[in-house]
This record gives sequence, C-alpha cells and structure tokens, in this order.
Amino acid sequence: MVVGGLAGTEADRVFHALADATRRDILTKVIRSGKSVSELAQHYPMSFAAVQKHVAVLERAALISKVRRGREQIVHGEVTALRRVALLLDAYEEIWRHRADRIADILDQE
Amino acid sequence: MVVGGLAGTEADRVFHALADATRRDILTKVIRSGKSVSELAQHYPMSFAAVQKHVAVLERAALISKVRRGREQIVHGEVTALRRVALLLDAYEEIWRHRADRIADILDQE
DNA sequence: TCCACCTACAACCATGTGGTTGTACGTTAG
DNA sequence: CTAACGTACAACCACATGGTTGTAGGTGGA
Repeated sequence: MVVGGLAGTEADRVFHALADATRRDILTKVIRSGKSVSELAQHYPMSFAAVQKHVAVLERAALISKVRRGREQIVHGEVTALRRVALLLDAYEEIWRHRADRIADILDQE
Repeated sequence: MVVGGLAGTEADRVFHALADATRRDILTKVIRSGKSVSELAQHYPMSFAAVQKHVAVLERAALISKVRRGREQIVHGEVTALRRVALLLDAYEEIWRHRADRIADILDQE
C-alpha cells in the first residue's frame, strides 16, 4: 500500500537518506548554497570517500544533484523531493485526522 | 546542527523507522485503528517475530505505543512524533525558501 | 486444571551499511 | 609539461539490520 504519491522504493531511499545526522547536515549546507564535495568533506571528522558516499546516498534519493564546475562537483539541494516527503507525511496526518474526527463525532453523540 | 525541535538521535530513529515499507504499512494500519501484534503479523509474508521486531523499531521511534488488553498487546499509532517529523521537514523547506528570497545575500555571504 | 494463544526474547545467519585506505583519472595552476 | 587538486571507485573491515527458529512465560477459555 502506497499512501502518498511517493513510490515504495523511493520513500525507502528518501527516508533512509534522512536517517543519518551527517546526511541531514549536508542537506542543510547545500540547500543554503551549493558546495563542492571536498568543501563539504572539510566539515566532518571522516574521510573524503565517506562524505562522498553520503552525497551518493542523498543523490540516489534525489535530495541533491551535482553539477560540474571545472574540476569540482558542486552539490545542490533538491527541494522537490523534500516537498514530496512532506506531502507523504501530510497524508499520514490526514489519515489520522479522519480517525480523530470520527472519534469526535462518536463522543458528541453520547 | 539540529534544524528542528527533533534531537539528532530521535530524528535518526524516526526516519530510520519510516525507511521500510513494512513499517510504514504497519503505521497506516495502526493509525486507523489499534491492532494486536499477531493481528498485524497475519498481513505480512514473514514470521511473527519479524513483525514484532518492526513494531519494536516503530516503538523506539515513538511512532506507536502498545497497550495490554488481556493477553494481547494492542498497537496504537502516535501522531505526535509524526507531526514533529513534518515540522522538521517544514524547517528544511523554510531554509530553502529563505535562500530563494535572498539569493544575492547568500552569494555575498560565502 | 489444562491447553491453546499471544507475546517476548535469545541465538543465529546473510546481507547491507558506514567507515577505512589505495589507486586511477580528468582538470587546473604554475 | 608537470604537479597538485578534486573526484570516482574498488577492496576491505566492523558492525547493524532484517530475517529465521526455538524456547519460555503470562493470560483466557473450556
């Protein structure tokens, strides 16, 4: 069962990408302004390759995109996927609200 | 850096819990109405113990709660945590919108 | 009481994940 | 041209995850 417009595997990828503090932090950095991978790597206590992997996970989830600028690869935040996750969560809340409304109706009838 | 009101480890737990189709499906089922663990287990092509583990992951993320009813354990959906995730995502979108509104400033910034 | 049901949990296994180091390749600066 | 930089990727390791089966305990019904 798919609740929102997000396909199962896509939801998997997006939520998994967000389930790591480093990746969420990378996301906030590149959403503010594009940064190169090595520029990002400087901010974390891990190897360049590790940061590169985190960026790859975010890219697979379509949360970021990369654009070549000379010998650098500039990472940009993609807000569209983020918005789709927000809509998915809204769908869950919608389901809950309906249930809550029904409960309220039942309570009113008493 | 913590963007929203969700602590780092809590965000980890919540997003990780949501990064699995079975768990998201369990969530939709119990958000509509409370169900026992074995009742849930009947709907999935895996062992009872596996479903029990998924429920445990959701419980650690505070997305569901369990209440004893006789010899059954009724699983209920907790909407509060869900709402907090939605707020966190709203915060990301807020950051992005800020960027869109003030692209010139940000270009000067870094 | 006794048995069946629901749950909890431990032990175990295969696979995935997050980290490392090393190597290779294209691009820019000097 | 050469050297340094930025990136990509493979190989490897430790550990977490998702699944299994088996065992044990508490509760309800007959």
